[in-house]
Amino acid sequence: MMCQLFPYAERVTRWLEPEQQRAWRAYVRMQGELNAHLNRQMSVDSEISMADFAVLVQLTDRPDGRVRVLELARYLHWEKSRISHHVARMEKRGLVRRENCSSDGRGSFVVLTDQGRSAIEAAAPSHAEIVRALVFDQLSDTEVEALREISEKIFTRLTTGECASVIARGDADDPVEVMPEEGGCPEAGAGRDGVDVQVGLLE
Amino acid sequence: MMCQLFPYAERVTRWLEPEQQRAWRAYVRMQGELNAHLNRQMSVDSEISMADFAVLVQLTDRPDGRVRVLELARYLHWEKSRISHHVARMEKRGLVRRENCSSDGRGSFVVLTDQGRSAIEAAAPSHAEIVRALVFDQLSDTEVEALREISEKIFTRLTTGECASVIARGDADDPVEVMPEEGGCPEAGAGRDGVDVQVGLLE
DNA sequence: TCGATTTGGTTGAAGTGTCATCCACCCTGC
DNA sequence: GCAGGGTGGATGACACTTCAACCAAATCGA
Repeated sequence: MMCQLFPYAERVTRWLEPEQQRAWRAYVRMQGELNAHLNRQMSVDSEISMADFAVLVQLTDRPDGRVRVLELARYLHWEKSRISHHVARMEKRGLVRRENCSSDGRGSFVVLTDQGRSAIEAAAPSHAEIVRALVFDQLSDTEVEALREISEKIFTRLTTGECASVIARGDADDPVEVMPEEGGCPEAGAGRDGVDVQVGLLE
Repeated sequence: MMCQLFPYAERVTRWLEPEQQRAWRAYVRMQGELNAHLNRQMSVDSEISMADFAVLVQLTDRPDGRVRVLELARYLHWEKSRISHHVARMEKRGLVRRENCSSDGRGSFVVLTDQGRSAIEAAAPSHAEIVRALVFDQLSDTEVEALREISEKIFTRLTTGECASVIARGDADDPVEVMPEEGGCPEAGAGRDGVDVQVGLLE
């Protein structure tokens, strides 16, 4: 049942074991549904999307509420064109604004606006509630730990070696520092004025 | 830190515990990167996308290579308009074709074409290899089991009770049968002529 | 039998992500 | 000082997703 011949000549494909197959199906389904759910919830009871949220989180996490565009891309593991388009849309809605970088004529900053700040402040609490209700209320402590370890293992595999994608590398050459370990962002989780948006809650 | 009153006035948000926060960040990151990676891989070394793949898997899984449109939507947990648009694009590329349903004048079938069959046959092996390499080669047996259980718990939460979304319910009223348990599709995994595309490999 | 409702499915518009391309600026070597 | 390459970022085209509206066939109720 496990080995079979394949298209042409005698290529043998390594299919998944039944156990793996079941786990994979379960994971894929859950992940798709969870994403859809979080997106819907966010756009229903706030004025921003998950993507907006992710960007805003990064911004509120900086003391000065401003980031260089590509730095943002690297943190979020987004393509630079994605950031560019997305920031443009957010700018149109007044959530952020762009500013030129004086030290580097090519560069530009994405800057949090007041409106952006209130948008994320409004969105964060219910998002956190939902994540907790949908995910963590279902899991034991051991499972939470397992989830983290499994995720980290896979993520590591994805971002090291020949496998690391262009995006992961963010156009740069050095393997991006991927998990700003404890203290990576001082006061992690606590933004400016007591706003706690739980950095990285999403994407 | 844990107890709190509700809305406005002195609303205190139940943020995540540090451990949960870490797990969540890790999961979100992994999942985003993994999706991106699988999509890229699929579109690079085959002529179809992950979405196409998901549709084709369902089709190859039926003895006659045909499904009613909404049934497809329910299996994939997609919105009906998504299916409709997507099938239209796939039809344009010759991967499937539509046929009218004689027993129900409103209905229509999506039917696998030869070209569709060869497309998925060509795509499946390397997809399976990638999934195995990126995910399962990183995990112990216990972790695989944990992944499945965690996923199932969350998925169950997502698709039961008040939480079940319109999509999950697929416009119908009865809670869709969600995991065609063993034997749900006889000869599960083995398509027509010995084509084994590992049903449900994605989405 | 006929109107109201539900169901299966399509359509169009608007938001989003990806790819390829492009431009302006920086940096290096000569 | 300047030619060439690398980097930061924007842009346009295209594929994909969602939402809302729509339509026609089926079903239900009186």
